[in-house]
Amino acid sequence: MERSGISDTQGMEVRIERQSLHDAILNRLRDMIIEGHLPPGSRLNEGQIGAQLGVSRTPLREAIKFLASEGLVELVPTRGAVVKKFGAKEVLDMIEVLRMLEQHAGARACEIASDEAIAEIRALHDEMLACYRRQDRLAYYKLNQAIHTGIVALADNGSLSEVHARLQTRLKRIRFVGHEGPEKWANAVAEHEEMIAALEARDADRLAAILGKHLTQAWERVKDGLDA
Amino acid sequence: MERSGISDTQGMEVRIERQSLHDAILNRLRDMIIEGHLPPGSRLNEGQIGAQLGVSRTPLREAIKFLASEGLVELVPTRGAVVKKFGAKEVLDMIEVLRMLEQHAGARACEIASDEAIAEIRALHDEMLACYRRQDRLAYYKLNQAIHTGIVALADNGSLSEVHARLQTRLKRIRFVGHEGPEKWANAVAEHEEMIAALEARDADRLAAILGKHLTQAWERVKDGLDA
DNA sequence: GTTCTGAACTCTGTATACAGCATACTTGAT
DNA sequence: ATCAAGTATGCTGTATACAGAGTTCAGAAC
Repeated sequence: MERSGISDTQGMEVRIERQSLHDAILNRLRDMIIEGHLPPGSRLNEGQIGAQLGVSRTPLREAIKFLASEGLVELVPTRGAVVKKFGAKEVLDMIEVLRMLEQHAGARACEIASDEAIAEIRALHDEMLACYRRQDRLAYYKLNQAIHTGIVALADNGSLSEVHARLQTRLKRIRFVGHEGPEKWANAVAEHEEMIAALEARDADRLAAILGKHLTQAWERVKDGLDA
Repeated sequence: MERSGISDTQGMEVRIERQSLHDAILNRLRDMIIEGHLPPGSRLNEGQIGAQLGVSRTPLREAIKFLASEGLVELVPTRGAVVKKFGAKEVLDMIEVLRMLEQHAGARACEIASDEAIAEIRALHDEMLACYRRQDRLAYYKLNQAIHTGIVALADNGSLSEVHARLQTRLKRIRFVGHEGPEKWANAVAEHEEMIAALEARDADRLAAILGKHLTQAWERVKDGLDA
């Protein structure tokens, strides 16, 4: 893009700390995509991004390949990577799979989760409610994700959690845009309340129903603003 | 600069054709892992493999990162990549997810698949039967995979197909080892027969049942020979 | 004015070079 | 003989160099 990448304050210097550089770059890139800095369909300019992150093209390209396998970017033969663009059908498909996974996980969670583990989810939920009251959308959003991830984790199935996380990551960018109005937001909060209640009651059917409904609503919130 | 013609001690002549080198390396690596050339837990020596494939370390490393995101190898901080080792629980978890996906896909397929598409699956099945008769395990194995992939594809959900393929790939190596005896093999063939019948009858419940049973059997066939 | 062509520039794809860490090996002392 | 310490070696992680494909823009021809 023609945006002057390093324009901001002089200290735009990004210090990559001594965790794996690979992971650091990966997180940076994911953020850039999710937050819309790299809009869907745009090419990833290795030289520019590398300079911006203060690393050479080599580890950057490796991270990009990783993202490609994750499905966040697409590899185009002599043109490098472009940020993957999801059409309506694709998003709907992903949500359908997500529904399947969450419902299954929820049912399993009702069977095997410990009371303590459920209490932790409840704690996250309460925290999220606090964010809702003070209208802190970002924190709310993150806790929301954490709760869904947490419920899936209750099923104690690594593969299930992994697949769920992968799909959730792809949808993050979509959802990030979805700033629902006050009434819809309130609705989502109410759904969450019922979700936790069903979980605490270990009522698998009710939990599955509300999880399914919740995802349908999520779809309703984002489906406009997608092409095709 | 070296020519990419490689004569190797094992006679594994490798000639990379003019598709994307990236994809070519990827396929080679997957094969090496699935076929057990690179046993679980072993490190991937970039220098050696690169020489064997006739490519430098750069594109090879990129392919490895891709595989890491696919979950076939694991990245260990200063030790490179090691072939991922799946324990019994992990395999069981994957099979559980696979069951969920296939059953869902099967049900959906019964609703929306065209007669022609189902006929194509039937054709694959017949072909597989021929392989069974002449005891061609490898061809049987490949058609087997293709049939399951095909049934999932009938659901017309890209995300579902993708996730399924990913899990299937991971299990390939496990299943590759599983050389079941004649009676079990006959059993598996019978299950497939019933599977196709249920699909043609568009009997979602029966199809789900048999798909579930089939995967349970698959687990029975491979569960010994796994640690932990 | 339009279009074709070619040259310069940009960016990707691949190879090579280099530094740092980890492990194995050797050598010397107890 | 055992153990410790230093050294050598191998491999990974990162940067840089180079070649080729693609794109853009300008200039010439019509």
